[in-house]
Amino acid sequence: MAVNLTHSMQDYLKTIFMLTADHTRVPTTRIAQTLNVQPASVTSMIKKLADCHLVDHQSYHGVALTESGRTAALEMIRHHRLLETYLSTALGYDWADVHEEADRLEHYISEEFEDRIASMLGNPLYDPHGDPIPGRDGVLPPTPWPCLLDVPAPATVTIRRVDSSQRDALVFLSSKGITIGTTCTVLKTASSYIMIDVSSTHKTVRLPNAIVQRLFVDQI
Amino acid sequence: MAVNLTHSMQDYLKTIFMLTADHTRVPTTRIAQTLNVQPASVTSMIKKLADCHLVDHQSYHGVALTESGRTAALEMIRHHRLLETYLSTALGYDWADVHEEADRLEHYISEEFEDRIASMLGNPLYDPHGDPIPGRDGVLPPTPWPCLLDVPAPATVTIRRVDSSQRDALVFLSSKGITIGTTCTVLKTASSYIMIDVSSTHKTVRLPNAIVQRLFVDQI
DNA sequence: GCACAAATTTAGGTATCTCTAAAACTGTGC
DNA sequence: GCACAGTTTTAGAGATACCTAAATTTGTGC
Ligand SMILES: [Mn+2]
Ligand SMILES: [Mn+2]
Ligand SMILES: [Mn+2]
Ligand SMILES: [Mn+2]
Repeated sequence: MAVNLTHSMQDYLKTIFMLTADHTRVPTTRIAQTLNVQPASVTSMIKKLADCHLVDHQSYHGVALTESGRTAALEMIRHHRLLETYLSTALGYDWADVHEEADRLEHYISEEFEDRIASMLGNPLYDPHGDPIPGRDGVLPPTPWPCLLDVPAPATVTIRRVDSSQRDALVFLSSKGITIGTTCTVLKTASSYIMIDVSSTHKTVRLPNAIVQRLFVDQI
Repeated sequence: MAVNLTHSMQDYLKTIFMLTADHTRVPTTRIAQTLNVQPASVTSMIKKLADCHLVDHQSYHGVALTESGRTAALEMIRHHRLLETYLSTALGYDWADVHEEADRLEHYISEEFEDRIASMLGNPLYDPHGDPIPGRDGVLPPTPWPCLLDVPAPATVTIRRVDSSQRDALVFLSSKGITIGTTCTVLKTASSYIMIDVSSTHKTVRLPNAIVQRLFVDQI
């Protein structure tokens, strides 16, 4: 029903999509925490989204996206991840800085802009953090990589994806020469950290579990 | 006083800057026409801008920018024209399509984005329509070119600037192979049109006065 | 000077998105 | 079953940026 989504509606839809990756309903409070607003504000926005048939709201029992809500969320995620890729590849942004810029611009670029940066980038499937970029058709490329935490030493792996939600982790990793595509050898697995050898720098790096649990890898 | 300018405040400041190029005060109604809002809306926004010391408002006698209002307006114009240049040069937009996209994005790019596209473009002084791009210091490059309407035939000229306010004119000109930097020879000056030879295409084009008055040229 | 039309401002209202405080609901623990 | 803590919704209000309609002011034409 609703054709024009406001900046806020788009942010709510994107957040609900992220929080329902496990296919369950998401409670009001989770959305409030994620968006840094009060639960009462979430309730009123949810009501608005439900009126537009973008979410299914069962009072006191959380919310889930409808098909059209999911489509709108994926459209925004496509904008976000294409922008992150473009900022990184074409404008030389650090992978720790792309999120903030993309999170604003995603709401304001046109479909023409989207198409142009996508084709300029060769229609990429993954963003600078290895997150999958939905196609124009809303299909998400696969992300089959296991967490590095679950890979026993010794092993040689290629970094495919990093949980980008903690800026500190991104800064730490790039300072050690570790990014998407980097190949490493796991030398030792301890209970609170692992030791790896970064093949491009030939340096040995100690990765605390807080970092290891954020890395997803291809085993080779 | 005001540190954070809203999208709307920025649009009003930009508009007031444009409408006071002649260094006079601008009346409420002109601003209302330009921004497609009601005069009453202009009055209340002007009040807000005056509270922030961005404009000088004398009740019933129009408005002018203060020094800090002018600085804010130029900052927005720099964003706009850098974006137009970037969209045109880096993303292949037609010069008729850059305005709409830039007019939205100008409010949402960061200073880092501004700096990166500026240096990527080699710190350009003019946008795709020949409009001057203010420097980070707020200085506008010169635009000394006379209107083609005032150049008597015969003459050979280079197009330096186009009044980009009418999209139709931009579409017409590019369809004839005429853009910034194009060299033409004025063959004949009539009262309602001129005939020119476009050197790059070796074609003769009839330009109605409605177009001629929008072109500014270097005489060679 | 003064009437009068045009421009401008004031007054009051709508829509969006947020907040705080109070009320209502839910489900667990006994 | 029922109290009670935690969650969620409702109620009411503030900020922003518009609107329409009703004053108010201005300056020109006589
Ligand atoms: Mn966002
Ligand atoms: Mn990302
Ligand atoms: Mn604008
Ligand atoms: Mn321009």
